[in-house]
Amino acid sequence: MSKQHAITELQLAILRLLWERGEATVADIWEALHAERGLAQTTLATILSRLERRDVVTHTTRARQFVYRAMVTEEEVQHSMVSELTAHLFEGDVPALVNHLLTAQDVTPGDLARIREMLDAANPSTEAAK
Amino acid sequence: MSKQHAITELQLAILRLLWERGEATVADIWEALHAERGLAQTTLATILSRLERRDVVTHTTRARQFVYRAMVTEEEVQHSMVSELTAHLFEGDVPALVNHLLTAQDVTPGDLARIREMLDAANPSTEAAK
DNA sequence: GCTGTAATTCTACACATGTAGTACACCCGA
DNA sequence: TCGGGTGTACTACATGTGTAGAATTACAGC
Repeated sequence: MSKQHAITELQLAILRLLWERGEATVADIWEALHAERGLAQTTLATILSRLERRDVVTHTTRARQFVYRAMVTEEEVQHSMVSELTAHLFEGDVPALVNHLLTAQDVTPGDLARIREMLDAANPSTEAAK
Repeated sequence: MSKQHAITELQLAILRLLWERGEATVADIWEALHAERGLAQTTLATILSRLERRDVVTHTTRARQFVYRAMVTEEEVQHSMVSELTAHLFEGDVPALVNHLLTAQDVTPGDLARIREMLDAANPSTEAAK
């Protein structure tokens, strides 16, 4: 069911690192984030242990350090967050979201072409249906 | 600049009512939401006044009651929330989000057709570029 | 065996949110 | 004029998050 929502921006930044690297220590994460955000290592350690309490990450101990790993995949998080957004902000209307993306967002022609390819790949049958 | 983000689900539900109706009293909102959520009127009043503090809504007084109106449009909120999601979850890659929507979400063939139309409308020049 | 060092854990605080009871203000009718 | 309603404001509390210092623990080297 995966009921661990509401992943915040900071938590997401940490998760992204874990997804990219497979695993990371608090020191690793601090290394990667402190230039941008200037957080103390203990701050990150706190966040990580709270995420662990929620089963979003786990850790093993190696050489006296905690090595964290994500327990949720990027796809799972994307899915749950996008679903939530679609449901709450667009009443579940996916095309409305896409429309919003195509018009209000900064989409380059290249993006449009890529999206078109995806569409064709997703459902070739409607390709020439116009 | 509009930096009042992080609009939560409850707040959004209230805003949706305001967007739909143009204006509403606490009683109106309670009427609409209490069956689903069972919230006290004072709860809603609290939320509304907090939203007002953040300039998300305003009110005028009419017949002894506060009549609330949204100060932000649905489009503004959609835009800021979608942008944020795109930035944090997809590193700003709009096509990646669209791809996610097309594959992981429940998209009907009808949705796909609608999306295709939007695409054509958004940028007819690439229409036959394949 | 001690001790220094590096890591984690504990504790703490401010702020936002959801939640709602209680207090207060004020208009209308008797 | 004196309630009684009705609606808002105030107060309160639990929980989650960001933030980080202080305390603790435990290995490693001497």
